Amino acid sequence: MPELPEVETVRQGLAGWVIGRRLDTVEVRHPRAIRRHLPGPVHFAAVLAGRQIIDVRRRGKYLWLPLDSGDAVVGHLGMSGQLLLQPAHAPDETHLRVRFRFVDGDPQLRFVDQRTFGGLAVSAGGAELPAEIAHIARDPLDPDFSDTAFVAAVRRRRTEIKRALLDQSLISGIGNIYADEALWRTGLHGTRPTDRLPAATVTRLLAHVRDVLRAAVTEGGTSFDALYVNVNGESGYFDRSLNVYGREDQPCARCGALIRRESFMNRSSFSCPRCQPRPRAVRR
DNA sequence: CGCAGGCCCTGGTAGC
DNA sequence: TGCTACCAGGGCCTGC
Repeated sequence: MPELPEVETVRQGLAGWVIGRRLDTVEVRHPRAIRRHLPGPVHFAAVLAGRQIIDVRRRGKYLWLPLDSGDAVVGHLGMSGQLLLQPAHAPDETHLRVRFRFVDGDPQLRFVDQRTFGGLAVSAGGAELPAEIAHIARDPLDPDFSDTAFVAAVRRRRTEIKRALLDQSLISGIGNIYADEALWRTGLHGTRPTDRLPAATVTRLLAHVRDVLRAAVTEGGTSFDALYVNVNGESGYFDRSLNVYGREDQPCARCGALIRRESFMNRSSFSCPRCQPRPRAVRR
């Protein structure tokens, strides 16, 4: 599942292949893939034809391609989205949703998405920062991310710490996998109330979030072919470096207790029962 | 306004 | 074998 490290890997992979190139025709193969582009597929293709891509940028799990027109193509990979660079003669993928051709020929850029949770849109005037993602917080790898503001904001919330980590308006880029990994590293159960966490604990958690994201970016960057910008969450480093996610009933790397799986927010959470004790019920 | 929960979507797999 | 049920889960939307 693409979270910040996977999206950053895609960003880096795309940068070397699309920056400076001029779009020719754009083909929308499935309207749901551009459902956030309210003017529709015909407008989407028309406003992009002939434009030059000048950068590839990212905030959290969002990517955008600033154009010479001042607009930008903004995209989210959802759960199964991929941006692939392919020669024109490569057969269409089963779930090909959008195709970008370039005036200089190969490779073309393809948006492929099995489950169509992801999507693309053109953001008018969005080259610097698309208005569509202005509500998304800076991510912890952003040099302008404010640690002190984050720690204060978390402690003002009245919710559970895992919910806060997944709230993209508070901190972006973290999904279910890296939330579980960072909580394990910190020794916190995901249901710990945010307003009862000491500032020093939130600070430690943030440091672990950064560490696990950075490590994953490093490993992700080496496991992908330059021409095939893969965001398949099952591949690459995932299996090797995760300590809790997907490891139900396997021993904790730190203490040997068997990793447990709990249902949380209608999805699975993995944690160590010894390193990450559940909070005692407290009267609030 | 802050927070919780439902919904969208489809391929793979477990179970009968 | 073939069918059904369930699971993966980020972000948007609604309701309290």
